Amino acid sequence: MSEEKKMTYPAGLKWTRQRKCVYDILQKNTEPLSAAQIYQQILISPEGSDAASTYAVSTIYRILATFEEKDLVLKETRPEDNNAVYELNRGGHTHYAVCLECHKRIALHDCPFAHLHLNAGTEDFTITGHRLELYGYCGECGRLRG
Amino acid sequence: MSEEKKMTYPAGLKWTRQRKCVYDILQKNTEPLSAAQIYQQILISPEGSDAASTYAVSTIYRILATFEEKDLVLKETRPEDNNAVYELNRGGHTHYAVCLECHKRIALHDCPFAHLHLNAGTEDFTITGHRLELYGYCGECGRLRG
DNA sequence: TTCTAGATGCAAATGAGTTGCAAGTGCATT
DNA sequence: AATGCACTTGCAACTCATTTGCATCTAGAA
Repeated sequence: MSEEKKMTYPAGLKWTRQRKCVYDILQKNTEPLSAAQIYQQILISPEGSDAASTYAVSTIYRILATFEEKDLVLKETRPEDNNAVYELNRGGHTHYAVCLECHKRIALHDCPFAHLHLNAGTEDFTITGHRLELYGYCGECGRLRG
Repeated sequence: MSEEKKMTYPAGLKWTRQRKCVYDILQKNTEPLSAAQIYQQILISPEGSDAASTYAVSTIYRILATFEEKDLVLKETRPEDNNAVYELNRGGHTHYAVCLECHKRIALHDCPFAHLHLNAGTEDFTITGHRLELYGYCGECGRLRG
């Protein structure tokens, strides 16, 4: 098995077993994960079930905070449930259409702002990023509602 | 003084002193407020300093939950600080430009989607609302950063 | 005025996230 | 390969927003 995946991580960060583990899990998952979900995945992963492998939840939080500070991961809070979720910063951004009924999240693969010029009102403001979510009903739930 | 402001509230809701108080505070404030902020404002308000007026924090939360359910208020969670804030549902929506440095929120008075046609990717999806926030640096903070 | 479903106050519980500290461990250096 | 130490981790106790159970109260219909 190819344990050798080269990954560029910032200098000054020790690449510990725990950090690698969290990083791998974030890499495997395309959906953003909560700290608790990451913790769960660690426990069932081959790495996690290693004999001497106990992981503290607080460690997960600290690792995620560190990663966020180094811009390795993006932290976001969802309006509908107020716990934070994390995903690998893969450059580029994705927006989601969120179903109000089943909470399914549909990724939008093109950003509506790609061709739109934005200016933030009257005051001067330098835009560096944005967050967009569409709310509504997905096909299935929409049909159920008639 | 004109205590007589007609307000349309949903049937089946008792218009209690506490609910009126929360409603008034939300009405006075243009910015979204956290439950704690609302609680503070109650304590210093003329209504709140009434002799027999003690308010429980849990009541605030319950009132806000009820209001949200009746679509009287909108609840939202800000990515930068992890407590929920509430604002009166005044119809129409506002977007914000959020400064990453000082966390100031600048309201955008026109919605970029007013003239934009949105379709949520390949799957069928009925859009009923959206949330947009721009991130960047306000004039002052931008200047400090050079 | 009376009655009652629904609302409130209180205090205790929950649950995500944080922190202090002692023990452990990458990794640069020898 | 062995050493040293600054950075990490595990643990347990803590914080703080929000929720809940229950006894009491009250708005609004009758």
